[in-house]
Amino acid sequence: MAQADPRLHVVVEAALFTLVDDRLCVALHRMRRGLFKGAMALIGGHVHPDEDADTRAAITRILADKAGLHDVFLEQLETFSGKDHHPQRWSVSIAYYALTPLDRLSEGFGLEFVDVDRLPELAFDHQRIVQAALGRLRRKGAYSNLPAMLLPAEFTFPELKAVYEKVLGAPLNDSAFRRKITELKMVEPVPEARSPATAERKRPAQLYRLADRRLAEWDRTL
Amino acid sequence: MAQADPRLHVVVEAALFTLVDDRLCVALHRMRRGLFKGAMALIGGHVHPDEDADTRAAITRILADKAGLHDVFLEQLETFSGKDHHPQRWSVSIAYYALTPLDRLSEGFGLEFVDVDRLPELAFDHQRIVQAALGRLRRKGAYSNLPAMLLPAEFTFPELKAVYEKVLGAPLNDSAFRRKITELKMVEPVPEARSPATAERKRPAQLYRLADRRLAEWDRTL
DNA sequence: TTAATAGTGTCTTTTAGACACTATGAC
DNA sequence: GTCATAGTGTCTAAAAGACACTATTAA
Repeated sequence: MAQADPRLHVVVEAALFTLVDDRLCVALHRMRRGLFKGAMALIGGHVHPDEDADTRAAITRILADKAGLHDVFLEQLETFSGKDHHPQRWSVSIAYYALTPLDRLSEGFGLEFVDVDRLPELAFDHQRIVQAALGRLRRKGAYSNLPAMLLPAEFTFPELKAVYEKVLGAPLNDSAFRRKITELKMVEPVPEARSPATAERKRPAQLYRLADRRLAEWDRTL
Repeated sequence: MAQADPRLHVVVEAALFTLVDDRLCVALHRMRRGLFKGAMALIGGHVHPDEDADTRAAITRILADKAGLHDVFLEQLETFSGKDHHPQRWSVSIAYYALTPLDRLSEGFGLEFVDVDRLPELAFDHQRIVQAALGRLRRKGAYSNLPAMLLPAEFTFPELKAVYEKVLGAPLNDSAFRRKITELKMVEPVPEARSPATAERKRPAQLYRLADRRLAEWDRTL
């Protein structure tokens, strides 16, 4: 049986997004060594063939190890490939994107959450990967419940609308939005008519949760 | 610098679709050796790091070598990975899908074009790849000019409608379809009001070509 | 002239947007 | 009570579907 080509390096990487104070942010860490020492980079690592069933399992393991995350929304984005910046080396990077509410993240993993509108130079081709992930998020967000993956399990209608506006980058009509979400049965009210633990909110609102925590897509835009 | 893991095999594969007598078909070849000897498989091969700039270049080279195709519509689909059927081996398969009109294909490459509704058992996980490619084609076909990539450069409106119906799997309303295509400026008439070299056609029709040969997407369904 | 498909016009239904209005709770 | 935001109702505009109708050409 043929040996694998030793010049081909296989890595998995994830653009992990969350909302910090209404800003869409991506998780980055600072490289401590190598060609890109000092630059910021996406979360990533190598596949462990005897431990990981597939690349999805590999990036799941890495997200747990490097960000402390479990059961996060995760979807394959695209595979980037070609000569990387190391001489004589050619790599295949299977990129994923992940969405999580801020309240599921914990400190101590050395990650920075950087506003996607204020990204510094990134290591490798991570700039490209982040842009591709943002494009996917914005496009798919228009006809799915994807933006809701950035919210905690329970949320109000105004919060849902705000996250859609953030992701889509455009204001939405309030009553049309409610109508659409309702018709699509995207959410269901939390039974005991809970109102939120208000902060600067002027008035409590009904809490909802996703009717189905999984990704749902529709054939029309919201 | 770390060596690449010798258990990881990297391959590129393509589900190449075309229309044969109004049936959507995928290009398959029969395996002549190996674990799946005798089974049918997608077009694919290995990456040549010193020859291929990236995996897209690799599959482009392979499509030229194994199907005689150049400048075909090609898009990355998804990467499939995990233990393949060989003991001790774990592979990463970067899958693409390609669309071509039949008239650009030539004989002599040992390919069979098999109706996607009558697929035999396939080698490896190629069944899964074909299904994923079909799903992509059908979904994306609903809001893009993707189905037109299956037609020759010049085509009539009825032909365009037929290929959309084939891809989407549902009949379309004639006047609404024309209206939509026209509004979107998807096509432009071929200047000298050419009518087609009729075969069993009862009446000639205006020829059109894509306004832009590249993939175009819209934010609403057709 | 007839058969058959190409292509148009128009009415109806559905969907989306605008926006005024009512409701509720903090203060 | 007032203010601010939550949430509803209703009118209008735009898009999609249905379908009858006209146009053109081969035979």
